Amino acid sequence: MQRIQTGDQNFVKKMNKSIVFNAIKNKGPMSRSQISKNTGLNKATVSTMASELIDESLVYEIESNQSSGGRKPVMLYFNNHAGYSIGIDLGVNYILGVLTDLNGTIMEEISRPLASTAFAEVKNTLIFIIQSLMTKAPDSPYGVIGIGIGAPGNVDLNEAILFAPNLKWKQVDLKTDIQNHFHIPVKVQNEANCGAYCEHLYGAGKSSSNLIYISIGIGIGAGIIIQNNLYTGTSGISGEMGHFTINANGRKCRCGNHGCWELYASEQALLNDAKKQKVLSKNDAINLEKLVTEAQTGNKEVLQILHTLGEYIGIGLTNVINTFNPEMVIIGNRIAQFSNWLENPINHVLQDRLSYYHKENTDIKFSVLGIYSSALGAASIAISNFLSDQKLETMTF
Amino acid sequence: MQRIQTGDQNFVKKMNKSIVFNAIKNKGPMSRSQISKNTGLNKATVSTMASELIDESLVYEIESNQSSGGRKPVMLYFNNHAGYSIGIDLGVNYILGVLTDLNGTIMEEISRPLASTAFAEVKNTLIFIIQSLMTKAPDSPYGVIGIGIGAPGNVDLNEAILFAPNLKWKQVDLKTDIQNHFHIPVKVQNEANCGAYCEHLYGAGKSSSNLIYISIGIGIGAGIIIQNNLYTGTSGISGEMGHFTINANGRKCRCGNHGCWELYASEQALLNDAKKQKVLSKNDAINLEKLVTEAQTGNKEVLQILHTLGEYIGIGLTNVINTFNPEMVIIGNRIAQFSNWLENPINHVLQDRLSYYHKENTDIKFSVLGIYSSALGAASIAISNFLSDQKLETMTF
DNA sequence: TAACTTTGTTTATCTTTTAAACTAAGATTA
DNA sequence: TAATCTTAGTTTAAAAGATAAACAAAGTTA
Repeated sequence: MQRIQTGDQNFVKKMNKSIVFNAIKNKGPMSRSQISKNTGLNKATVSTMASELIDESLVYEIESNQSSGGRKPVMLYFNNHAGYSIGIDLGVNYILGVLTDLNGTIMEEISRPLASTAFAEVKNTLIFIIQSLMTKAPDSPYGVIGIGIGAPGNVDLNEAILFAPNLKWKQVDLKTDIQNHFHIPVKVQNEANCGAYCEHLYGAGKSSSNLIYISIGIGIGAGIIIQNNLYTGTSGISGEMGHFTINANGRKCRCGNHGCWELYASEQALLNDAKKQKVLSKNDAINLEKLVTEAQTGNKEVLQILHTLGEYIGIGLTNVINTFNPEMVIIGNRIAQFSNWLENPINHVLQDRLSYYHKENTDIKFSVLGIYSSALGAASIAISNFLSDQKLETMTF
Repeated sequence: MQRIQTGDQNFVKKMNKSIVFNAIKNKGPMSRSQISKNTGLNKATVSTMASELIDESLVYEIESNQSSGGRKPVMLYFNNHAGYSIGIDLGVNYILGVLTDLNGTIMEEISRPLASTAFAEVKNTLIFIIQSLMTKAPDSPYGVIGIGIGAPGNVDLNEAILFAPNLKWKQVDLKTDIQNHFHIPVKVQNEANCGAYCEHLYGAGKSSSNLIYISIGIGIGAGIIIQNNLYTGTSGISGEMGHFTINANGRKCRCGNHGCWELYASEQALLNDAKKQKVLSKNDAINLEKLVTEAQTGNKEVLQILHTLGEYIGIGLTNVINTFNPEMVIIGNRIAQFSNWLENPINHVLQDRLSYYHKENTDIKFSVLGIYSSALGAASIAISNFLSDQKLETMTF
């Protein structure tokens, strides 16, 4: 049976300590006096919390040399080197791992191609990457505080991978495996959720409390941030926006549905179109990099299929916006490298199809974190989990 | 500047008081001792809170006559007659008003047809209905604690009606008008949001913390309950699922978009189809009531168009489910009276088009509150607002 | 140098929770 | 019927923590 949180002195203290900590972390450096004025907490309370946080190595102090007409304040800094986090982007043909400090600054990165998606091979590569990153982590009070993994598939509430079509995995409990190997907390999340979390914390969506991150790769997935929290659905599998029906009588998708958005607006759709339209000379293999260079040199056929792709992306975005009325929609993953050519057709479609109020109030952005979205998001989920364990943050997913 | 909530003794007390109150309200009647065991609060704390709540007339006690081997417990009851709430369903050609107790039990109802949707006429009828209900409210400690209004249109964060197409209203601040007239708190919400809130509190979705209520009337709107809270979007206009594109190249909707769901799956779509197919003899006016009786007598053409309607509803529901992974989807408003004939085609489409995990985990239900959803939901929003003012509940919309 | 400012700590007070003791009241049993 | 056991609810004393006010520290300004 789950006990609810009741109000007692201990709870009050945890609450105020987390207020002080978050003030320092998010708006710091700040003096005790400033924190008191800013949060409404008494100076004495702030002092108590600050010295505890200093004892715990989560905060350190440096005397300021700027006086404003009285005693100089002592500035409190978040100790972003109190520990380190590891984030993994589990791609389909690669694994990217990053080591970050507690502010999400990338310290090291390792990438390895994946020859096969067989679980054993993936797991070995994964362990190798994590191991390498761990040895590169500098000495610190808390060491490596956790591992976050962004997976290309459905992740359930226990963080088992339910179904990852492109890896051909079903019911894989990667979390437990990795946790048993390294004996530190492991968080597994869907790749789009990682991206959303990342953009919300460090990227284009920093200022936004309701945002939708649309990850367009082989397929389309979405991460949903509602009131500053990641929403993952009742069983953890929300955000399957790639399987929006945008053509009720369209062709069948492997998911069972017909006319899914991702059949028209994904990387896969782009590659199929390119193949069908024979936009490249015969002996060129078609891949994204090639299409980028062709677009840059002004290949008309390529520009045409990008235009169509943008229109279809726009059609799906109207659905997203009408549904969520988000502050912001961020388009990420590999398709983001075509932003120059997609922006116009997307905006045209939105101008055409959205109601006045939505047009006025919704920002459409492309990811600014590029290929790091997923790995960095995974690392930051591990950080949130750590801070949540320290009762300094609340993580609700 | 908005002060954040810090932890102090007063906050702790409010918190524990609300825990005791909600235990009594939602799981009551309960004795002090049971509450203590259930919540983890000390018996002494429960006693303190209980006597305050009794002083405030929100709770009363009745001695039990059942002993379980010792002193008989005194049962604490929520005083659902401590005050009354008024809920309004602002239809397009009618206004329905209800007077409820604090448990959402309907005590009185008044309905009036609307000859025109001109603001002055609507306002007068509204005031008449509210006035009549107020005089019918029994004497009570808090009197009529507020008025909730469910409106058929977009409501912004200040609860002004931005746009109500079927009323032909734009930028109407009904809230302030009514509040100035009656001098008690007025809450205005979109009709689908009211329905969602109502189903969540009293109806089919009582047990569910993530649910989507789909209101199918002339158009289609949706109310979104996420983690037991109503989510209304950044500007208050989320849930416009009626304008989902389900046919990218479909015909134009008045919203600007093409192939919107509500063009295929609403009451309007049903009526249009019926007209086009000439399912009724020439001199019969086509309306919903007539179609219900025809369906009951087994009119094949009517059954056919209902089948098609159901399939289109199902297509939109796959979008909703893929997006939100809700525990439950509730279909409400006037279309719910066709549930007998819609259930099968909807389920067929979902079986066909949803992935295994969604099929297993999503409940599809029809509203059990029928024509009262919106008015009752509005009343309950007013109640939540009252309890929130008393610091006994938190309302986050 | 004196007066004023700003920062941060110490102290005494206040509120509230809680465990433990106690009162109340009924059931069971010898 | 009296003694014992159970359960419910209140009282009391102790402990925790926030806060205002007093105080100490360390600077600026005139």
